[in-house]
Amino acid sequence: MATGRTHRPATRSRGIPEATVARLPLYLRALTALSERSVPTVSSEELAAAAGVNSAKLRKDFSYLGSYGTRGVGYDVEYLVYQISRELGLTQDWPVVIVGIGNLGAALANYGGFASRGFRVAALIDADPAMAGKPVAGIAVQHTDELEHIIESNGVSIGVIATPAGAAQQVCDRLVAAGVTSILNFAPTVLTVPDGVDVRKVDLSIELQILAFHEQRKAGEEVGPDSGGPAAAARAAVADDRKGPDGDMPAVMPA
Amino acid sequence: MATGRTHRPATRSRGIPEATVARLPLYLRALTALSERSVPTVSSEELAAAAGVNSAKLRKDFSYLGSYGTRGVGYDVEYLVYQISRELGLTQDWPVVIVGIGNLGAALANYGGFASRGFRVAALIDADPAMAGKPVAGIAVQHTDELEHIIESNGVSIGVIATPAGAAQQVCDRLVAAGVTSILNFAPTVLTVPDGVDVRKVDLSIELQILAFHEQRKAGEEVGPDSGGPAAAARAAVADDRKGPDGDMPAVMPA
DNA sequence: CCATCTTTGTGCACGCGTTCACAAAGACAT
DNA sequence: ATGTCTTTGTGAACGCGTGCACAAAGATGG
Repeated sequence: MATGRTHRPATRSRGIPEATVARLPLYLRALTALSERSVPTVSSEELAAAAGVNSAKLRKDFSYLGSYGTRGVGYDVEYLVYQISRELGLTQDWPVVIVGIGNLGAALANYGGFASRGFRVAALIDADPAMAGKPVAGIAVQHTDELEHIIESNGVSIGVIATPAGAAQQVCDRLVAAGVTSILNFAPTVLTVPDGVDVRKVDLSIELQILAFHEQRKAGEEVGPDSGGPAAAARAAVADDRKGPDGDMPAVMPA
Repeated sequence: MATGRTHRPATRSRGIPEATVARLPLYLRALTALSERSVPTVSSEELAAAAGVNSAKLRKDFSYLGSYGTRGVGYDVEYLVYQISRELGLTQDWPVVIVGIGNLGAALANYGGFASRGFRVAALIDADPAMAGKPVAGIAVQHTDELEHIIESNGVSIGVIATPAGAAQQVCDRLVAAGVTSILNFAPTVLTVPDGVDVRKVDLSIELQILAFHEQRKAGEEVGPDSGGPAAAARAAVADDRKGPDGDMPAVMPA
């Protein structure tokens, strides 16, 4: 998982637990794969294995959506694909804007998995005037000045921020002011948003640090628990003495 | 957050809860920013605000690490930076390999936030022979054939998978066999790994779907609860009829 | 040295999420 | 039609994580 959700401190929207919502896309992916192999039905056991979860958990998750299974048989793959898609809101089209067309922004723009899930890249936006007009993934990059116009005329409600950390909050404010109510943030900053706006954060740096923690633990403390001492502390402190808190860039952009 | 953790079903390593570990990098980032502004001490209240969490939660998190604060004053910024860095294992150097140098792999390779956190890109690996030798982010891409050699000679224990979904499990197996024990997976697949290996998954597609769910809910069911009906189901099913389950690419690569 | 004031560290209660285990439901064979 | 067998759907127990609220600790001023 990238990183945790912001806001919405466990708002169980209409009885469907957050934890369940987070797993639905996982089930959907597994079901789509089965659908392509023309598998008509799956048991909770099989599907759970494919999705990498516990079968009891899966059944309980589905029970929040309704009773879509047949006892003694399992679940109808196609029907379940539809039900989950509908529940997630993927049967409608979601125009999305990507702000900050650096290395990461470009990678996102090129991602083919958007369309198949109901997402459509409505526009690419960058603050660099030199980028304006340049085609990325077949779409001409537009300047930040046009942000509000683009959002409003396309009815965009989901925005992706892939700018440097310094620009993220400002971009966020403009997105929200223009009508965006869901934001996927790749910049290493805590975004402040008004109530009613959802923010999800993806941060590679954090993921790696969590892995490092477990890795260190697995290494079995070969080096003493206080290895390095103050010297290491100084090194750690100095290492960051170059630019912003985190290189000032999203966890995936060039320095 | 990107997506959830795999394996390690809440293994509270040495008494530090997983949830706390996941927040430590957040605190570290906020503290680093304060350190650069030469702020000597912070209260739990201030730091919590900067990190976007509850102050009680922050204090409890820190209490797992020990008593590093001074009542009536707060926490010493430099000292806390060091303690958290040490706890996360960031005072040592972590060589990392990135496998799959597509759009995303290149973006990751260019990310400057690695070095400042103790991570070092030891090698870039790609299966395409045409890529071999090409410099990306100043590092020459190496062919997959050399994977085992690279891992072993550099003592790499953390691997990043940014390959298409179809290749991910195979790459994963090879990484693990060569000695990698922590994997950050960007490919849209459930990886199977032996016990003792940690996998974390980052998946943009899933993040967007979760946002879409909340967005739909916020939209207030303007369209009827059964909008679209079977037609939409058919559309959803057909839309995916192009390639792999998810375009067969990591949530951030070009199609 | 004492009083006051700030801020930490934590005991406790509550709620969400996970898991077990089983009864109910239905398919399928005879 | 009846019995058997498979698999779902869920009640209940448990454990983790969160947040409140407060006592203890220490700084600071007189």
